[in-house]
Amino acid sequence: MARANLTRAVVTTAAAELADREGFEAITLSALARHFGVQTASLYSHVRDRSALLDSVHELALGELADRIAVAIGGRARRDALTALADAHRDYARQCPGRWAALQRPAAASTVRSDAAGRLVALTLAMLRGYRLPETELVHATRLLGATINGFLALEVNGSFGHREPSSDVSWQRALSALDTAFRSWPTEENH
Amino acid sequence: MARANLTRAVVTTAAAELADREGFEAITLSALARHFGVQTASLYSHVRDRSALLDSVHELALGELADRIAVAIGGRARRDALTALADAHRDYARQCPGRWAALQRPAAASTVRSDAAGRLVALTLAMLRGYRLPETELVHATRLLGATINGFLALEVNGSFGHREPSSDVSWQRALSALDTAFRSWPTEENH
DNA sequence: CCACCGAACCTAAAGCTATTAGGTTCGCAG
DNA sequence: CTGCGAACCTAATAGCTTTAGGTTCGGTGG
Repeated sequence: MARANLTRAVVTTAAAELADREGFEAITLSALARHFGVQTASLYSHVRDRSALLDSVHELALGELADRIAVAIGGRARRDALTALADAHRDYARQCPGRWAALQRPAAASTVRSDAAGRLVALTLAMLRGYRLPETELVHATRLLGATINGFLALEVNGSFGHREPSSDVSWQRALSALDTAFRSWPTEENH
Repeated sequence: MARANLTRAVVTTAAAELADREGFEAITLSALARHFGVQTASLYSHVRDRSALLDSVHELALGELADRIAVAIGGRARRDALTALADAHRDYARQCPGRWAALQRPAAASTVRSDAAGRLVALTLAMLRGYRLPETELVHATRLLGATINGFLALEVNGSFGHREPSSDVSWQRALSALDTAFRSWPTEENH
């Protein structure tokens, strides 16, 4: 049997594909070993343990998402940029549900310091700066944005909207409108 | 050894306590069996399988949350009621993190039809009706509300806010303000 | 009073999974 | 062409879920 010549990156990618195909919980060293035609224990040469592998998928997804967002918000501002950023998140969650699920677990310390995380934060801040919020409010706006987008997608992905009428697309539009309004009329520190 | 005289309810409660203490993933038939001084296989008399047990915890949590919300929003309206409902969610997530985590997984079909789920929906709608939205918009408002609350708490619980300054309490206030504004000035179907 | 019946519990076993320890082989640099 | 490191292997431990089938307890009807 020819050697598979695995690397950490190859294993991570395969794990991501497996997750997209069969769900995040399906990421298993056994399944990956089967996929590569290799013994399970061999994977430990490339990956510290299962948890570290999941962290790798997390970071991979973070980078891919940042790439998509960078493309999406280019040349846009305000509501257009907000919509582009949010839709990039939503498209990613739909097209790569397993990778997206990896983003829901707490980020590893190394991931927080990663290039991918930095880019995502920078892009989000760039979008928000179009709304000219007070500098001290940017962090609150970022948190609201992340909460709304991730919260909506989490409910949508796990079927809480139940494929029921009206379509969740309309709800999504309403959510984006609400965010746009919130950012446009953000309260100053005096008036609460 | 005296019999434990288990029931489905007793096992579910123990599972919930275990989850609050050691995390949702720690809900294990083995651990529960140890806790009751019983063989693992014996639990299968009371619970179809692990997945059904997690569904039971989900429904338990749903009922407890509905109880808290009912008390919290009594006699309040508009922003007061919104704040009470949201804070009830947040307090629950903090005091019972394991039970709250159980709510993040997709609801079982039987749970969707449960009394607890019905009460929670009714309470949420009652709160929203204070804002006098068009009837057809209630579902969108409900989705936005759920997305924002759950999304915020998910980020808060898994440490995405990093215990960093400024405190997430302020961000929470901003989020509630944004929701209140959104509900007060909800777009009609004409103006988008 | 007692036989019995169902619920509560048990033992045994199979089949996953992660993880560690230590040994083998391949390919390339010196 | 030697040797070294990376890639891979075998073997073993340990924990989890689930199924199959057997045992015992406590209350209920005869």
